[in-house]
Amino acid sequence: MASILIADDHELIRDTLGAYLSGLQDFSISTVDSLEGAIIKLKSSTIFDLAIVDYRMPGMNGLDGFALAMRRFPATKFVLMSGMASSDVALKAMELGARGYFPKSLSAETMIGAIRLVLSGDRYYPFQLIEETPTDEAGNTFRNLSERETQTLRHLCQGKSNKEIARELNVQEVTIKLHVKNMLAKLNAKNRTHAALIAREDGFS
Amino acid sequence: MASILIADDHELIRDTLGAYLSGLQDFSISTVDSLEGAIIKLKSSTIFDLAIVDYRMPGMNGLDGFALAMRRFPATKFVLMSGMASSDVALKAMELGARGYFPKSLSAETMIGAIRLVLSGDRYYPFQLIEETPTDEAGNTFRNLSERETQTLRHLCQGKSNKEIARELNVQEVTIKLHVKNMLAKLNAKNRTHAALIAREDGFS
DNA sequence: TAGGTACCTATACTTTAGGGTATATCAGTG
DNA sequence: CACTGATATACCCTAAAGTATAGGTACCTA
Repeated sequence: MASILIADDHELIRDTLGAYLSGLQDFSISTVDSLEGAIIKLKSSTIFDLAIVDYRMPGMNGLDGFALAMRRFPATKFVLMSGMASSDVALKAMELGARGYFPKSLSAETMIGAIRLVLSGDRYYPFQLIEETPTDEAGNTFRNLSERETQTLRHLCQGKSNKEIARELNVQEVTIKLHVKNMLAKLNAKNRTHAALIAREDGFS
Repeated sequence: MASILIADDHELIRDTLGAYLSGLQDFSISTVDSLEGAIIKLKSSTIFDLAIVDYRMPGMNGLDGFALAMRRFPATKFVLMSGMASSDVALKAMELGARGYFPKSLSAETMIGAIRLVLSGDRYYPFQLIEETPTDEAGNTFRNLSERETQTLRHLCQGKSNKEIARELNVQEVTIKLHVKNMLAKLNAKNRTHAALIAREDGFS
């Protein structure tokens, strides 16, 4: 019999998720509506195996409250739950020691599997977030680049010389030099190495 | 009732895993000892929900056989199982469309969770492989570097020129050129940009 | 139709990068 | 002591990178 604490300020979610979990599996469920409430519950006599904590909730203050609670109750496995699947917050939470990240887009069945996984000692991280295309933010930095400049940068990121790039794009080397120069200006890079580093950093191709 | 096919050339694993799964959950289990055997089974009347396929097995030929089987039987969810948890093969398999990767180091309980996850439509990828520290291999590549070469590389990874690096290390530019040249050879890099990319790739600070 | 933008090429030039060879000091080691 | 490896410098040279300026095509839009 695993005891689970659900902390979410939306009553609907608290109730439905709680009812679903306690009905289907051998789970003992408690629910609270804030981080403070969670801490009070966790301090009580019951030792919770798992705490499912919503990201946007009174007292959380970003991930600070979450990290605090984790440090304070190391015997309980903490999972962060969130409405939007943002890999940024998710990864940070995992680095802080969360045992899992549940986007609310998970199906109920999948969540059961994920909960079992976490209770067994493993960690759960949605695979979609691993291969997430960073086109969103990358686009902001790189969308100023023209088509040719983008291609040039792509080759640059393989450590190729201007001559090699020129051959592959079927233009003269001088043309590539021009593209490189303009690209450096747009990326605020000091030189080609710097540009390649910036590109990699921001998840360019 | 989910039907699962286990393909592994080790009889022990086949039998114990099969018995464990069929005993604990509402699973119908079939086992085979090769990829050929798996394909014959999959062609039969039964539609398998899940196929757990060992990486090292007759007919696999790396991931080729696995990819082939997946393309041929799109209705079945394929999971790759392997003795060693190599993130390289694992990621490639996932990119090819595998629904999960099971290192044999998984606990039985965890595997149940993972199987449920996959059957529910999600994908399973061990979290350890995500944050795998590349320090092991990185050390192998970079420990050949001398102290000065290491420092040079560190500055290189900030896109600095030889002249700048020389100033910061209080030596002549020619000396830095020497370090860069030797370093390129040790890292098998074509040029400084390539070296910086390699260093970043392998987690060199 | 004029102006803007991306693209390609050319010439000319300066700076940076990279390779080769040689020399010298210093520390640790068989 | 002689050998080795790391460090440092020098000189020489070629190749690659980067800057500047200019001229041309094409396409799109106000």
